[in-house]
Amino acid sequence: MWKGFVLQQSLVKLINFMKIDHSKKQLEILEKAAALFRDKGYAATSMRELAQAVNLKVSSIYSHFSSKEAILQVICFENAQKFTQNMASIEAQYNNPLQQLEALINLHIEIALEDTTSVTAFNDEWRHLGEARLEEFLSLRKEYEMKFCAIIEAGIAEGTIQDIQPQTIFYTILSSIRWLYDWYKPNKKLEAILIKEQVLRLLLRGIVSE
Amino acid sequence: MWKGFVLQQSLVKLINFMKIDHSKKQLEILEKAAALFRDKGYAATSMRELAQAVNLKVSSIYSHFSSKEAILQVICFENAQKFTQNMASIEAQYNNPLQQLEALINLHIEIALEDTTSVTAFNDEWRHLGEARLEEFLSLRKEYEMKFCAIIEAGIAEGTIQDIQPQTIFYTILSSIRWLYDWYKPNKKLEAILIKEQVLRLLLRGIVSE
DNA sequence: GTCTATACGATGATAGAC
DNA sequence: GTCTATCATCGTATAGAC
Repeated sequence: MWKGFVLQQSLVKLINFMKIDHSKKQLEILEKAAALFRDKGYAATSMRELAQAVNLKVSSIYSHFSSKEAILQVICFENAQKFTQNMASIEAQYNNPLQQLEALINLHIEIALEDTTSVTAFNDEWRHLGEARLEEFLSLRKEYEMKFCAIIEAGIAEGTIQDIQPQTIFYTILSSIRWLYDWYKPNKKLEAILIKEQVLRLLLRGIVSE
Repeated sequence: MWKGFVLQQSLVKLINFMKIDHSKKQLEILEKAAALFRDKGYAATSMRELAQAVNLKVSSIYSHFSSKEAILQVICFENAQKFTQNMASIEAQYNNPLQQLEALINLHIEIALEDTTSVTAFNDEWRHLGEARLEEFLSLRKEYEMKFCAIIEAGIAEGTIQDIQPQTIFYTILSSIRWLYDWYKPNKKLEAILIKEQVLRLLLRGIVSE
C-alpha cells in the first residue's frame, strides 16, 4: 500500500499576508465582517450590524472602507491570493504529481481547520461581488483550477492517479472539504489531526475497504 | 476488486411530490423562486423580482403565499422530505450496508443532476428560515444524518467500509457532491452518466490508482 | 476618525377597489 | 385573484460638526 501521505503532513506553511497593509481597525472590521458574512451571508448582513460588532457608528466604517462591497473584495481577493501563493510553493517543493496533489489537499484541509471565518466567507460570498470584480475573481479562480488540473493530469499520465476527468477530481476534492467550514468547531487540536488524516485517506483511498 | 456498483445504477426512483398539493400558479412561483434563490441567494432576492419573474404584481404573490419566508419553507421542507423518503425506500430495498450506502450516494448524485434549482436552494438557503422553522429543519437534518451514519457504521462493523469516523464519511460524501449543483450544466445526457460513474468510483475507490 | 443627522431608494407587507 | 396605492422600516451611503 502506498503510504507517502503519512510522511509529509504539515509541511505546508500558511501565509498570512492578510495582516499586512491593513490598520488595526481595518483588520477588526475585516474579521467581524467575515464572521457575519459567514453566519448570515453577505446580503443579509447590514452595515448597522457590522458597525455594532466593531463598536462604531455606521458612518465611521466608511472612514476605513469605501463601501460594503469593498470589504467583501478584500476578503475574496486576499484569500484567493493565499491559495495561489501556497500552490506555487508546493509546486516548487515537490516534483512528483501525486505528492503535489496530496500536499494541495493537505493545504485545503489545513486552511479549513485553521481559518474558519475568512475562507468560508470567501468560499460562499464571492458571487456578490460587483460585475467588474466578479469577472476578475472568476479569472483567478479559473487559473487556479487549470493549474490544479494540470497536476492531476500529470498524475494520470504517470499512472499514479485514477483515470477520471481531472475536473471531476478537482471539483470533488474542493467541495468534499467544504463541510469542514460548516461543521468543524476549532476546539480540539487532537481531533483536527485525526480529521485531517481521515479526510486525506478517504479522498486518496476511497470509502470501500480492500 | 469489488464491482457491485456497476450493476445497480439508476435503480433509485425519484419521488416528485412537490407537484402535489400546489396550484399551478403556486408551482410556478416556487420554481422561479428556487431559481432566484439559487442564483442570487434568498436575502438578495426581492419579492419585486420574483413578481416580475412570474408576471404578477407583488401583492398578488401574497394571495398564494403568506410571506417570502413561507416560500422558502416549502422549498426546504419538501426537499428534506424527498431525501428522507428515498432513504426509506433504499433501506427497504437492500440489506447490505455497502449496497445501501452506494445507493444513497447514487441518489444524491442523481438528484443533483436532475433537479438543479430546487435542491440547490434547499442546500444553501435553509439558514434563512425563521427561528422556529430553522429548529424544525435542523432536527430533520440531524435525523437523516443519524440514519445515514448508522448505515456506514454497519458497513464498518462488517469490514466492507473503511474504519473512519462515520460522520467524516457522511459529511465528505454529501459535500463532495455539491459541486454538481454549481458546475454541472444539464445539457448532455451522456455526460451525466459518465459523471455519475466517475464520481461514484472516486468516492468508493479513491483518487490513487492501485 | 468618530460622531449626529439625514438623504433617499428599496424592502416586505397590507388595504381596499374591482 | 389581481390590481393600484400606500405604509413603515430598513438598506447603503454622505455631509458636516467636533
